[in-house]
Amino acid sequence: MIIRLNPSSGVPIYLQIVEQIRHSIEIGALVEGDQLPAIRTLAEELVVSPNTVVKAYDDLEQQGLIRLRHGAGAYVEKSNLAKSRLRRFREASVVVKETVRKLRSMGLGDDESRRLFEAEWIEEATTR
Amino acid sequence: MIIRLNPSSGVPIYLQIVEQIRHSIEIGALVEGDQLPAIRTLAEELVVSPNTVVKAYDDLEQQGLIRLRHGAGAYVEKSNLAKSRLRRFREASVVVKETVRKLRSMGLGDDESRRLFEAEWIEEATTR
DNA sequence: TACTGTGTATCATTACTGTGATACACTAAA
DNA sequence: TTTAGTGTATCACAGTAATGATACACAGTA
Repeated sequence: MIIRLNPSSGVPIYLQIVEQIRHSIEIGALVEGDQLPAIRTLAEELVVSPNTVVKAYDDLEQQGLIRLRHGAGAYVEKSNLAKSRLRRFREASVVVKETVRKLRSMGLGDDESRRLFEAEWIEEATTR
Repeated sequence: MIIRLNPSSGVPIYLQIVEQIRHSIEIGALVEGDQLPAIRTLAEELVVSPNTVVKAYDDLEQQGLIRLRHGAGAYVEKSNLAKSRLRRFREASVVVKETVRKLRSMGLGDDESRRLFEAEWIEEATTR
């Protein structure tokens, strides 16, 4: 389980954890039955308070993505995503990977790229 | 000045304002001398407290992007970005636009796409 | 049974975000 | 000079995020 926090993004830590685990499930890197890192373990890895990880896990359970078993650990629940959808996610991942590479070769930093995307989503949203 | 807030992103409102204005300057949509909306006006438009806009404007001034003139308004400062860089931003914008369109045609939502990008940036960061 | 690893619960504390209200100070134009 | 539009400065308040510490409860295994 590789999670990386971006302290400068302004996004709360617990949300970053939620989104990255959610993403791992969406692309099929985590499947039903997989055990997540123990709360204290992950907290230590990320150099973060255990309470913060608890909040993230609670959130994920609320979304029905994982299941917390008292004393036994946290486990990934059965995904309600169709296989075709998983496949599409992986295809999309390739597209994204290529775009990021291209942007970087153009000399753009991650923050600048991020703003470009955010702006584009806003554009589309207002146009639709 | 079109600013759109995303309440579900977890990013503080004042930061969203900062980033979107910064982006407008980066792509040349706002240039030196342009007047920004008045604090109260923008606050009203976004249905947000004036204090929040003040915080955003202060932040932008701190970054040297705008200049607050007491009683007279807020104005865009001279950009320290080379023209070639501005051009690259616009080229990049096209790339991004196309990618977003493609992702949407694949049936991905904005949140899902956002997670894909975030994940990709993290990948690259750990690989580099 | 005892031990270890795990989730659960609570508390106090600090910092940040955002609101709402109020008053003051400066600028530019009528 | 007056007025309307603007930035500046404070307060008090509520909600959330995050920390650090402590204790308890359950599960699985030796």
